[in-house]
Amino acid sequence: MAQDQDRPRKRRGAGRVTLNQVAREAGVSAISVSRHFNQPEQVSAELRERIQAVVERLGYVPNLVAGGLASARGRIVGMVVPNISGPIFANTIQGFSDTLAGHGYQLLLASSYFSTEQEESAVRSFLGWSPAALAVTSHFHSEGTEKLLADADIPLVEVWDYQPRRTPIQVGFLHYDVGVMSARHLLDKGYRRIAFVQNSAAGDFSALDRRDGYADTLREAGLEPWVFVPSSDSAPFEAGKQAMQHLMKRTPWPDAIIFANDNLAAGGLLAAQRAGLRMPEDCAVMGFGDYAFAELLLPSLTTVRPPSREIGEIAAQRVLQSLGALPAEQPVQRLNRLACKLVEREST
Amino acid sequence: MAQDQDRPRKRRGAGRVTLNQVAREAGVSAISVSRHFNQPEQVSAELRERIQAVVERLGYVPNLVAGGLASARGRIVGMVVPNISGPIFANTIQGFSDTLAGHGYQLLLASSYFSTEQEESAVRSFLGWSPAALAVTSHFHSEGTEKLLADADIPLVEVWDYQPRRTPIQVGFLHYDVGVMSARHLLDKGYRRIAFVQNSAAGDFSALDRRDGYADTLREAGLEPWVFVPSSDSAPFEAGKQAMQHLMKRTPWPDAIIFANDNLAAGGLLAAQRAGLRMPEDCAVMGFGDYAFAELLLPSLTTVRPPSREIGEIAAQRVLQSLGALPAEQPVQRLNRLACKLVEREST
DNA sequence: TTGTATGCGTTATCAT
DNA sequence: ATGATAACGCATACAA
Repeated sequence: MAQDQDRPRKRRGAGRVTLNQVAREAGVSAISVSRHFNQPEQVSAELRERIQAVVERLGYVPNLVAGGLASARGRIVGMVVPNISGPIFANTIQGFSDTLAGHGYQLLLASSYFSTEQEESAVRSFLGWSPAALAVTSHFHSEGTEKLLADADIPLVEVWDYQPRRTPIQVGFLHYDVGVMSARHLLDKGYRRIAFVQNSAAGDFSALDRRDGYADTLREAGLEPWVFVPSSDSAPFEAGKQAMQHLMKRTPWPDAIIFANDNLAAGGLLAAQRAGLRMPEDCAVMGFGDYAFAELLLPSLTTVRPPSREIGEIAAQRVLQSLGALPAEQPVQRLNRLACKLVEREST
Repeated sequence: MAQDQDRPRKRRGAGRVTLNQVAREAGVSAISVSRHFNQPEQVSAELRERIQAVVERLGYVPNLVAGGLASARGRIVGMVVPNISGPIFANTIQGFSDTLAGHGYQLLLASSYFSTEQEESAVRSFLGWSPAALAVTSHFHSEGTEKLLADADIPLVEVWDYQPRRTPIQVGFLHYDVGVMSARHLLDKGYRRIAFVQNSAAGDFSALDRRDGYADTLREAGLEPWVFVPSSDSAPFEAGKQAMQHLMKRTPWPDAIIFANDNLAAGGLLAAQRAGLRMPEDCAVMGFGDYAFAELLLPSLTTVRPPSREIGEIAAQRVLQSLGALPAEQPVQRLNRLACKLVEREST
């Protein structure tokens, strides 16, 4: 007890100001200082003022680690995405992070590079931090991940896809529908020999759903699907170029091509121009993603815009509702199917 | 003691498997299980095998929160950037995160939107997690932030800038030099009426350093700097367009323009083309950033490529070295000045 | 509205 | 190489 009156011995603690020191200085009990931060409405104005003064004078920063241990739930949320820097997920991360930060939650972030092992490893580490909730991308996980998540017993969100039959909260859209929408757009414009170019990145299963939507739509129209697969893991622009060169050598060549994403489409567009083709007269081109450059290309690129940022924001809202940090309408809405927008430009 | 033999009471703990349970099942002491994870070389092969079997059977996940509290340092590193989704910082975040993850550290991320208040708020929250280290962007901080960081007594990195006189580890480049490099490039090509277009985003102080480098270089060459400032906080493409329209009305108009970044440059390029100008014959254009679309524009855009990903990687390495998680050459290298690359394309 | 006693799950320290 | 014990700083449960 006598020792406790002194500055903490610097051997373990980093010598930081603690809640107890604040309490002593303010002449109140520790729990009152705790309440001052977590349930301020339960503390009288007078006490709060006294406490706040000491907090500022001492530069006290609450130790969230200790709080997390005591309460078994930290104000921290983990998110695993395939990558951070690509044009696809960045906005989702931003929306997720911003919405969380607005309510005092912090974001723990990791990327999987479309590898389920890396995802599992990230989820495992995250769980060690007792996160309040977890968000992962789509529904392709290893068994280990599924088990970890099932045992964790915290709110779980899957973003960028929409699988009503799965238990986690879903915030995304049906990639299959994007394929349908793209194919319909081209059919409506009168194109008939419509090809689809897959993604060169292995592991992008969502792109295969889009392909299936395209293929079914063509068959329904009495047309034969025509799928080109670039060599595995070639760089996006290159893969697009490769696809375009291959397809335009066929007789007859396609009169329209749907690329798995805008990067591939841009590569294809440039290759065609260098070969002296006029787009869209000689061949129409569509992408997916509405990356920043889509409107800057010549011709500007027709594409489908996913609700990237919105996905992140809504995912965060559902998390916050599950945690009671946000008013929830009855049970938290588990199925959140958002709309993609077809952005028609010059390339079709 | 008798209670402790049972499953933990579910009132507080989330009912997760604990280190003690593993220890009991394996017939060893708790500390041995702890060592199995943190200093495996200090545990005999026999014990490790026994422990590992139990860990897997029970699905034990170490509680990093408890560990963090006990050891006063969590394997977590905070990073604050102006934004996550922009083309600028995304690669730095990715490089930082990947390098850290490779050594068992997790990334806590927040964005400041160029606001020093938001940065301070993020730093404060991060510190509550006893991070092993912290990374912030450039050297423009509030006083509060400076104080928090100074008191924190953990490795601190400033990325995306290079200020030798500051105490934190610096990983970045001299924006002033980029301005010099850009201006020299244009002077060498024979351009003489060279204008500079500032960023429309307030708070981007680094862009002002680039402008200063440009201005000094022009003066040294006996030429007058010519700076255009777009209306504040207009969208990047719009700001570029606005600048181009304004500048090309002047007589004589500039024969070359340096834009504060590639977004502005793209907006300017498109506006000029719509006005029927031929680039670079009528006016050369340069940007900064080497965004993905730079090589896709027609004409493709000459620009300066910052070492974005490298900055993140080296920052992480310096952090890991400071923490002893990576072999360090003598004291950790505090000043890390990286090179930008001028990428010459068709627009100049 | 305020306070007291206790334990969260791990690691540092000291011992063997 | 392995173990016993005592923190780490806070929030829960209960009491006043």
